Amino acid sequence: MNLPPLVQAFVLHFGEMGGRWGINRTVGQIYALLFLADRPLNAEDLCAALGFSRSNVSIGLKELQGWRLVEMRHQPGDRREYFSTPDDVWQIVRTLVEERKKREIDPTLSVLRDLLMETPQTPAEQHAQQRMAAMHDQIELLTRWYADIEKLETERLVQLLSLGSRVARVLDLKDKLFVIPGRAEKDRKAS
Amino acid sequence: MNLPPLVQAFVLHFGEMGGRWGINRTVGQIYALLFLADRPLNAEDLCAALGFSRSNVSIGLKELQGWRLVEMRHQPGDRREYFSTPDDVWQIVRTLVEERKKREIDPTLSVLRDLLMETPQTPAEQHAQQRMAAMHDQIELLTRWYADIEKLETERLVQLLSLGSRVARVLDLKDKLFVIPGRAEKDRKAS
DNA sequence: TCCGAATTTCAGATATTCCTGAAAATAGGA
DNA sequence: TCCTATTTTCAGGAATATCTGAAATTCGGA
Repeated sequence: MNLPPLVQAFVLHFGEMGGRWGINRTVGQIYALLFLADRPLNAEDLCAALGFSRSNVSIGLKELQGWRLVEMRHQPGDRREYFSTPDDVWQIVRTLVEERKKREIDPTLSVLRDLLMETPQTPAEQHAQQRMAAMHDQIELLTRWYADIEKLETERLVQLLSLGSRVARVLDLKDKLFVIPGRAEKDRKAS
Repeated sequence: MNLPPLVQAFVLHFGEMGGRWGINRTVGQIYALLFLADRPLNAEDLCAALGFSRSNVSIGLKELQGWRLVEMRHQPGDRREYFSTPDDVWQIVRTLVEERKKREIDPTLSVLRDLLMETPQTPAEQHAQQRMAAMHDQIELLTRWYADIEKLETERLVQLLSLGSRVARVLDLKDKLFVIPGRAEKDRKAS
């Protein structure tokens, strides 16, 4: 590996973290290098830069394409495939969340739905099903929330994130503006 | 494995998903069983129910304790250790997010901070550092947002999640109530 | 159509993770 | 203190994942 020190440090770190992130060292390093590169790279570039075999790089790139984390292009007059990551880091996060949801959450949601259709035969099963219902409802709420938030333009999203928990004050504001009789007092007690 | 059908299906699913979630089959199944159980279980219970060796269960429980996903208790007049998961699914999610952040994000944030202190020596390094800055700033924004949101009481959090992107209207509302001259018109155009 | 550069596939070598049974360590009660 | 039920550690076997080099395949251009 013969890379500028800054790049090398980042690439090595991503390689090490790969394991924790559910990708392997190769895939982590390839992604890191593409993320930092100021131009699209081809497979040969990656082999040379990272010291992996050609086949390893090929498989790694396939996996990254499976995650939709890299884009493939062709350069005019060059048959080789060139790869790059999106410039927009928010686009990257959106993709990452979608893919992780698809792989790590959706299958469980599907199983939960199936099992909640069953009729429990014993008190133990009944309790188990209640726990599943709690998990199911929570995942639904969280994924609905994300599906909704995800539609916002990036600029607006950043605004909202910057507000943090201060958005919660809106709830107070709303309560004060549109007072529901009999509810206001309860809320006041609670806070 | 001799469990009620509903419980068994859930446990097996968690075992299979374990790999994707960064835990292994054993750990996934142990967690699933504890989550569904209507009483704390001891290691022997888990061995019998899941068919794993005693040592495997011991290691699995240690790992789950490392994730702070299971609680250990003692029952009066019984020397054995009993394990359970919190009843509150929101507490579980909070723990999960904290731990994943600690393992999967914080180390990268730390590396990014270090590398952003360096002075780039070439145009390529300068570009790489800009990419790192973008990633750093985004992670900071997201983690700050979560650290802030995390403080909300669960009830309030659920309220906020239920609102979804409708909270964004607050930004409009705020703009309308507290008009910043020269800004209002720009916003109106944008929407 | 054919050529050859580029990519993919695949068998097998290497490394890592997972799991068990046996032995060692720990800790509550006599 | 000692006894023993319980937990933990650990060496090594089994299973899985990673990586390579060589062979097969693909595909754009002559």
